[in-house]
Amino acid sequence: MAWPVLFFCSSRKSSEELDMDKVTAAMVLTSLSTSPLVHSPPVRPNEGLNGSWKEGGFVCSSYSSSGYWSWSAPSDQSNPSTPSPPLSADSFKPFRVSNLPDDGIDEAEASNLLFDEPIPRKRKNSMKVMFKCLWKNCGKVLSTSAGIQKHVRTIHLGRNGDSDCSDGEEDFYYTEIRLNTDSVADGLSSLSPVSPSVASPPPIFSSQEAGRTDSACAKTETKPSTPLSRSAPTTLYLVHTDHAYQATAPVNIPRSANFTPSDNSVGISWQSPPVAFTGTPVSPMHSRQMGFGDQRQQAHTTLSSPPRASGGPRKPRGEGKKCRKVYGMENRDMWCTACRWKKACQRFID
DNA sequence: ATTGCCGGGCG
DNA sequence: CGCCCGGCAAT
Repeated sequence: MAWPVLFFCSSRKSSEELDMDKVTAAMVLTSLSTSPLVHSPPVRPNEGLNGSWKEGGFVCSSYSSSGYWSWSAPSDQSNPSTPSPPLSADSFKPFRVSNLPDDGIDEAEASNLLFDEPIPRKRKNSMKVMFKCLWKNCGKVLSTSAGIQKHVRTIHLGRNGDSDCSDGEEDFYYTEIRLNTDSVADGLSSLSPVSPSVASPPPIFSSQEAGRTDSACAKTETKPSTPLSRSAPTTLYLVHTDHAYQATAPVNIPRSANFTPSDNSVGISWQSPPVAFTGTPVSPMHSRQMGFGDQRQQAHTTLSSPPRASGGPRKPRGEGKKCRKVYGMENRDMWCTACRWKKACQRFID
């Protein structure tokens, strides 16, 4: 049960980068999760931890031992995940697909081909109306309301894909966006999935009504929307907000105000403390902030049976920068003596 | 693989 | 003691 929480929180990190590659990302995402059952995480948890920020456009590549960081742009724009071709969808029977004129249909619609939506011919005018899925971390954009409805229904609400009928619930989870000309990216970036109003559930009752009048099928059963599906996004949003809150603050920012790229970890700081979730009574950072004496005691109280018969609990491994890190091997003579002697650093004490 | 540093050795 | 390093543990 903790999983959804973790999963969503961690995946949130990608929301920024998504801006850039959103279209492709969304595509991949959707194609990955075509199976209604598996809502596989779009982003692996922890990815941000070791991650180089490929998607973002820059890779923080190397920290030379001489002490500076170099940044390099990823030469390959290729998406990490292979743009999986037109879906391996087996659960959907491609009926009615045939009569689609395939020409100017852009990528975002490729997946749409799978669904039977008769895509209204795109007008080459300046205005283009797209429909964007508001589901957290999805951001899929389709060109038809029906398409987006279907998307929401199948992917997010877990409804069965082949029923054309919508009970209207999908409407809450997508919105309509207008684009000037063909700059899809523009429209997307202006509408970031993590809207400033984070705390609020998906913006309901927005402009979508225009789009969904059609529904060839009368809403037979005005299903009292399943409590689950109805509540799902809301909870997610809440959770996410919560988490962001508690995470932003206490993360390990070394007392030294030194800027270091690693400490900064670009706003993804929340994922660092596994502590908050493991239920470990003492977080590492707390222990680091105590004097050593206290620390020892703490460790004692924490572990009822310290497995160490010999010696003390090895010091929690100071996490600040140490002479070695700072000056580098080649400047060894600038290290503090302790460091030179491979003892606990005295200059950068934790 | 790298890094922090304990334990211990040598002069 | 000052100095150094083997080797372990954490990362």
